[in-house]
Amino acid sequence: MPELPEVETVMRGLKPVLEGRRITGVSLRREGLRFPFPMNFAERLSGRKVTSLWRRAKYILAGLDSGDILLIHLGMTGRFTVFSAAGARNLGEFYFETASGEGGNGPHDHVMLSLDDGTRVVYTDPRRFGIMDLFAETEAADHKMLRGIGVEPLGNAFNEAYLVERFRNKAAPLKSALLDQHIIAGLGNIYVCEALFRAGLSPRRKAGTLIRKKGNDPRLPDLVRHIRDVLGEAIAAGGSTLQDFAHTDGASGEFQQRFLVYDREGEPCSKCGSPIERLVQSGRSTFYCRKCQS
DNA sequence: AAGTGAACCTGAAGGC
DNA sequence: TGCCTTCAGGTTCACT
Repeated sequence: MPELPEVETVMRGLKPVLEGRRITGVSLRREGLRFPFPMNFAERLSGRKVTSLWRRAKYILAGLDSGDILLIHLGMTGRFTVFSAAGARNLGEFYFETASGEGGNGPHDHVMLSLDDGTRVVYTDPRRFGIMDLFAETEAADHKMLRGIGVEPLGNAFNEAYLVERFRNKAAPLKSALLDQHIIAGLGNIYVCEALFRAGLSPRRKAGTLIRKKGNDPRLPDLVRHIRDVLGEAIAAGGSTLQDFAHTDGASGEFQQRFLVYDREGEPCSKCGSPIERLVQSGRSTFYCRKCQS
């Protein structure tokens, strides 16, 4: 589920819950998720204060007063639920109000954190593709999952010049190149499809064909802009959902209703009316308009 | 070296 | 109702 906008939304929701709070208890319901939990995971978290929370790519990172960093990836189905005196609320794949009390008792509730204000934060992940790791701050730059990761698409380092550098001579299709976290960090299947549609670029086009000696493809700056726009709009939609916690579900709150191509196979293209098509690239579904994207 | 496909899991949805 | 197949927002690993 979670691409950059969803992870950002979850991180923003957790931030006021966790920052400045001390972890008073840790309960692990299994040995690990996609990977085993690190050595002495619960012990190293217990008693620590969370000093800051931020996002990098699709990772949520929590700085602790021990000098360690807690790294979290939501995989496909990871989500957090916060149980406080005010009631439960979910942050992540689904946003809904829950009536039940304590939480942490579901079959897929794998990690529970108790905080010094009585709040309980529960991590739920049916498919267990999520990741949690803990390592010293000084090792962050060399961490296997953070090293070599690409630019943040909403940051200044992501621009036309950067794509020129990374796409030159690249034989992979645009779809695959944009999904590559070592090039751009945080894009996923939905937003790549949406950005390519907005930019009028075929997902099958080889990335390197946008780069030419005499003038690059004029759609290259469009692609940069559309990637930024679609992510920004999705964050804005997720954020608005986060505020009232009353919505049902969604890729990022209500943004899914604004997909122009994703999961719309057979429906008429919003620009030209011809049917949206689906194809498989590197094992992932791609949705696009054959007529509008080239 | 770069690019593709299988593998990791569970659950939801659709066909029969 | 139930069984079976297919597919899912991600990443890593093993091959060509």
